Amino acid sequence: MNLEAVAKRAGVSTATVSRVLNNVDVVKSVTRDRVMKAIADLNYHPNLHARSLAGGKSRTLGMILSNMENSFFFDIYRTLEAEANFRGYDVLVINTHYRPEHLARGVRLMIGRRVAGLAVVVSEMDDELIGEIERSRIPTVFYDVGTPGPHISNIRVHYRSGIEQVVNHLHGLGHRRFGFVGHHSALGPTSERERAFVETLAQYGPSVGYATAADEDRLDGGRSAAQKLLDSGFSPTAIICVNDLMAVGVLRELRERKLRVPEDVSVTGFDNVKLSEYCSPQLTTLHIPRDRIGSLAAELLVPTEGKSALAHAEVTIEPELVVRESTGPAPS
Amino acid sequence: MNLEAVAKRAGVSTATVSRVLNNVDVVKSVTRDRVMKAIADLNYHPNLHARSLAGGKSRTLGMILSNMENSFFFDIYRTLEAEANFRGYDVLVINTHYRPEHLARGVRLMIGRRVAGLAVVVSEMDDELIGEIERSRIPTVFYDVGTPGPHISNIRVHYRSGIEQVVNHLHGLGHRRFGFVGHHSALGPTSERERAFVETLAQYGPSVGYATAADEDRLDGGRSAAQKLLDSGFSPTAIICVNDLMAVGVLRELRERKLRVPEDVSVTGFDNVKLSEYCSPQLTTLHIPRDRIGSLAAELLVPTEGKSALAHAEVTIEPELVVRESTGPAPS
DNA sequence: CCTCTTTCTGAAAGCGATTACAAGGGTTCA
DNA sequence: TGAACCCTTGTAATCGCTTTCAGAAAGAGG
Repeated sequence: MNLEAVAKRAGVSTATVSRVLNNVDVVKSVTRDRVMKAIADLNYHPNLHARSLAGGKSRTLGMILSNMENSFFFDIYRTLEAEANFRGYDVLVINTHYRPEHLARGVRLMIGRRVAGLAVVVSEMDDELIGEIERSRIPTVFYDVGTPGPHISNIRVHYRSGIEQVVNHLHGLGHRRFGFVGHHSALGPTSERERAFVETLAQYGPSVGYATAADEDRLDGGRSAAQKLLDSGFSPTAIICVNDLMAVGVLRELRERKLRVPEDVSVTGFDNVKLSEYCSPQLTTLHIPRDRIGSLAAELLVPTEGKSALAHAEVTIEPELVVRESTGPAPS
Repeated sequence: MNLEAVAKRAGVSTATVSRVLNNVDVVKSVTRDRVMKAIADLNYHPNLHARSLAGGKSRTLGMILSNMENSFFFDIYRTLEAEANFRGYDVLVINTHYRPEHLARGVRLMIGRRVAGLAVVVSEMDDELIGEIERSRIPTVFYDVGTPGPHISNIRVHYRSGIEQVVNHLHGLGHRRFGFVGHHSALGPTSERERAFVETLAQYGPSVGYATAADEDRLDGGRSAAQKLLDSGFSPTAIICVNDLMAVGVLRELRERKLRVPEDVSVTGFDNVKLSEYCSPQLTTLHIPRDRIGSLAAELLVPTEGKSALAHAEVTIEPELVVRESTGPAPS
């Protein structure tokens, strides 16, 4: 079932059918109708591979993210997709599940598909792969990783500032023993968050102590990280989590242990995902404007009228502390 | 950057490069090395469009789902993808956000990409579109919608049974005034769930009453549906939700109104998503084996050694009641 | 009725791979 | 030494579409 079959049935050439399909408006309307009828009759669907091969362009954006289960990523994807659709593009998502081999596969898939632009929102990323993307010349937006380059834009979050806000908030409430719950991710932002955490605490001198634990970026992971933390003997009065999803996992573990939040232990999240308002108690967290990130990415990737896809830009986003129910004065 | 460039640099023909890329093992190893080097030097990535055009096959599965934000869908996707990868396929996801136009676009995209198989897990679906898929000859698995056909398989959930279990459970606890929270979805399973709900209640005679409310399939939607329900004057002692996500939204609204769950109001979910264990109180819900659905779909779609993709099969899944904390005796 | 534009349509050359078929170069063996 | 093979590599057709360029059809004007 191809163009030729349609052409034959409509009694025209393949060129004309192609023009009809692409809304090139030079086709006489009677011819167009005939072609449309043939298309419908044959239940014809153009082969998109052939199309983008012949056309050379793809009107498809790629997006690679770590974990669609965490609505932080989903929210970015959602707005990116909406913006892309609005501009006549569609988007291809790939989930790495934080696995480097999936990331590499994903990148190659995207390059192989010759996407018109690529958004990479992952926490694991080695330099070799960044180089590969860079050499592919595909306009790319990295979130939180990667170095700026000719076709590359960067959107970063000022984590340190976020962590400082949350630590200051808690320290002000009298907390001195902190726990940090992160997820596995050898390098990059997570450890940056952890580093920021450790260094910020250091400013308060020896009177404050801390412990850390890591697990997978899931509800279960948050829970089991909390278990490790609490079973370690060190008993924190405040637990700072790398994101809201894991924080909700932590909340559950505390509930099971009959530890009250925030009376016995304070808990904080990061991202300000919807769930953080729906859990009980509602999470104190840091707001990251995911819709802004998504639409920014779309803007950078899709050539707006006239100008081609924006070369490189760098944007840094400042997290905002949102205080809710999960933090309170340290127990005396 | 194409095969020819690589071929030239390696001093061989495009055929040989292609053979190297496809692991056809007739290539002499010294030649292979030369080619590999050229590939690396040039940062060459094969054009997948050209490849699948020439090859005729695609080793890509498509999946269309309503709402990736609801982890019910995500969980199915996750296992489908894992199984597909295992078999050497990758999967393309499309999110319809419950919008018929997105569904239609998605279906056409999948057909246009000539996916090797298609899994459709959505609650909105008109017959015309089903026909379109059917005529495309692409092996397809529908979840909960669609009629069996030559290339079509169906996986269904026995909703009525699920609803009956939950209603019986609640009725046994003394509840007589029920609320039902669903999401918008003109036809299909949702309304089937609602119908099942209404008809099941009818069996108990006039002593039981009910009201329904619908909103979007999100935490917010659950909350605002609960608002409508509670503001309507009818005050249910039990609220049955179409799924866990919305149920968590309902829990929040009840909490805001200082209604205790389950002392004042009982709440149930559907799906037994991870979140249902992590919210407070933990949800009584119906378990749907999403991993089984995902791997079943993969099995049906990917031609296993020898046999081609399974023609048509029909599987019905029985939900299982999981009683947790959110249901209890009706207030007296 | 004929010529000149203006529209519309068709023929054919790619796009970048795969793959059937053919051919070249070594070995082996009589 | 030459025939018969095997192993490797190359040639060229093909996949289904887009697009340029040129030619046919249709109006316009005299």
